[in-house]
Amino acid sequence: MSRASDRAYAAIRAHLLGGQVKAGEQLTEDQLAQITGVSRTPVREAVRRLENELLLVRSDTKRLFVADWSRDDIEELFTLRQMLECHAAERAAQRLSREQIAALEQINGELTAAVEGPSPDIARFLDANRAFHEVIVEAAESPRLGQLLARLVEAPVVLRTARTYSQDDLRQSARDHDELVAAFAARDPDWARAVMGSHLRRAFHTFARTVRPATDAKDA
Amino acid sequence: MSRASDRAYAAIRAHLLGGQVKAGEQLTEDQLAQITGVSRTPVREAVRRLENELLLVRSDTKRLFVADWSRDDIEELFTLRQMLECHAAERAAQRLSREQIAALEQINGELTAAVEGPSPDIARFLDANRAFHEVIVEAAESPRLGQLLARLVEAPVVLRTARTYSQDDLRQSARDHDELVAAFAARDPDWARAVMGSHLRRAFHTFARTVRPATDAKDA
DNA sequence: GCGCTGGTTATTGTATACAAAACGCTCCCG
DNA sequence: CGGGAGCGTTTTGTATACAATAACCAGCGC
Repeated sequence: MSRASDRAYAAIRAHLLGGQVKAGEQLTEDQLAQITGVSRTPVREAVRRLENELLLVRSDTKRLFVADWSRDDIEELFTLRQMLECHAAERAAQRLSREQIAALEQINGELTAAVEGPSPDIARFLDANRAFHEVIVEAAESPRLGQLLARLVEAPVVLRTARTYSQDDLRQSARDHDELVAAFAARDPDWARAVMGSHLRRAFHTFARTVRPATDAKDA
Repeated sequence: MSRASDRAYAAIRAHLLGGQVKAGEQLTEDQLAQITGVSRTPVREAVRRLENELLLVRSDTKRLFVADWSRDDIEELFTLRQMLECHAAERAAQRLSREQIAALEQINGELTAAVEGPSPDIARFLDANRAFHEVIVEAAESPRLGQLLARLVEAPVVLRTARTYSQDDLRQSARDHDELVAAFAARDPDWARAVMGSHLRRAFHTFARTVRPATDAKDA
């Protein structure tokens, strides 16, 4: 894409993920233009993208805010994601090439390596996890499905910063992926769908555990 | 929303729906600025929205084109829509107020009236149909679900211009809606989901019948 | 004739200045 | 003391000029 608006997008996203701003906080285009070092025009483009990905929201009068996710919001998000990603898994089971299945195995090897050992490497885990799911969506051969999912997957990323990951959760995640690969290798769409469903539903509960129960005040 | 970019959005959309442009045709921002009577800045905002709604697409090098839908694309679209809207129907069945159910009955009365008689009023049918589905999505109380669906529903609207509607199809649609209302009144989520599923799947076949089978040349 | 290379034009991307709208504050009136 | 109108300030929206990039075309060498 265009140079400046891309840099703006990446910079703002990093800024949000870096935890330098609170959920619900107001942002202004000028502010972001200063941070990113480009003019307001490309900033506006970037902001549009981030609104689409649900990382930023606008008030009724067009003021810009950092998205603030309640537990209910997160449940909604995971429910939708589950619906779409189960469908993706089902289609992928019928379409994945041998090479893609091998790639999934390799990625999950990486993921497993990241979570084993005394101190799990969270960043490496998240990268591998993302790559794994991306291969599946890719193999589902449904471009619009990919687009819809992209929006839903991006959103909760902001919350990850503050999250704590138990090693049990991480290992269970790796096992889920193993079983998914097995389902794919067996070319069993129903199996793949079922595993993906429980995988994401558990992920929701793991995720929600560290989030305040309702739409409370916004101080962390 | 903002004045100029809204007008631009509406004008461009009307221009697309008016059938004054061919699918696959290239558009330029200057062109659209002239048509809409505003400068390129709000045009770009409007174009972004229309890209999101899948009515416009960009080439790899940022050239702008009118979306061109193959039969496979349409099938994908309806499949996704079915998945999401069945979910909406299920949730709506558990949440619709008496007033909302009454509203659905009223809207479908309107719809039925539009399709009965010697010459069906297609525009009136489409309006009522849209209103009907909107009430359901609204009642599902899942804002993100609404957003995702909005994108999918808009897309094939462009193709409607050239479509021919048989009275049988229209009447069947009205009957589906009747049954949906019955399922809602009975507060039966499974029933609602099932009816919505067959309703949309049939709609796909009705729709696809008039569309070229694959990604062929683009002349109508 | 074919393909490459140069320049020319068309199209999109960015910066900036200005306009419109929303916010918040103060001051006035009841 | 409370509420609301008015006004200055902040923030977003729009127009326009210019920059960068991609498509087009012609001419040249092979």
